[in-house]
Amino acid sequence: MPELPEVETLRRQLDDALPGLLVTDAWFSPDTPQLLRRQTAAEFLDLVRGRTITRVRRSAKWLIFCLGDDLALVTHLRMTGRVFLRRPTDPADLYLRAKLGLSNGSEVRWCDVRKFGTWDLVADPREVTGPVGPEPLGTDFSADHIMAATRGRRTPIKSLLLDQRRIAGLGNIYADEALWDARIHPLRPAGSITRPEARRLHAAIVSVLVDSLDSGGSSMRDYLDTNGRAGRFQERWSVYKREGLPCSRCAAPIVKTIIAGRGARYCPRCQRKPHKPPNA
DNA sequence: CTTATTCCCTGATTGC
DNA sequence: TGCAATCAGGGAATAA
Repeated sequence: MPELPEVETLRRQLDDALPGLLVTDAWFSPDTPQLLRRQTAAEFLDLVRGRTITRVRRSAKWLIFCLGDDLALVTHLRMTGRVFLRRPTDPADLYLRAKLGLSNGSEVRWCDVRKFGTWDLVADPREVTGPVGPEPLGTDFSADHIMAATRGRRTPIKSLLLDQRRIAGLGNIYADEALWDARIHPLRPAGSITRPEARRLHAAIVSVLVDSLDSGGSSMRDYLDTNGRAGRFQERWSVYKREGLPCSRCAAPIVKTIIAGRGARYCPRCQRKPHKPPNA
């Protein structure tokens, strides 16, 4: 699933290639009417044709194509979305759902097996993203922020890490990996996280995201970069998709449980269970 | 405001 | 071996 490192890898590649180019064409597959949510295909084309891509930004897992200061294409890959930079003569890509033609003859291809991805053309990206928490690799993310964001909350820390309003960009893979690194059980009530634990969690989140970015992200089944290349961080997962395999710290078998409808993997020895008060 | 659940979608995996 | 049921999890919508 594309999470922060994967979307940021795409953003960097797109921001290297696209600024200064004009949008010359747009095409949408009729089998994915839910992709473009705020316009018809014809309205979209009228609004973007001839506009210049000024930069490509990211907020949480949203990938944002800026078309000047007053218009932005805000996209989300959800689970199986892919963005490729191709030439029209390149071989076809599977599950192509939309295309943008560009003034240098290249094209942006949007592919998505499961059709969960979205495009929204708006003046201000926040109309689409809503409130988004601090970027974990930005300057306003800290152990203090984790303490403030968790106080008084009884939801499991794993669920809080997935809440984009609290911290931006984490998904199931990196939330599990960061909690393992910090030796915190995913079911721990968020409000019970201590300051030393918040420091460990802060360091773990930054570390796992930086390491994944350095590896070009994680490719399990669907993620590829704009050139169609896979990332390599899946080779370094400590818990994700490793249930039954030995923990690299203590050799205990990694276990999987369900938290808030999502799989959660952890080491039952390194990440101790929430404290249960004695009855009565 | 909070937290939990269901839904969307389809290929891969699991179970019988 | 086949075929149906289950799984995967982004965020939106809904419920309480």
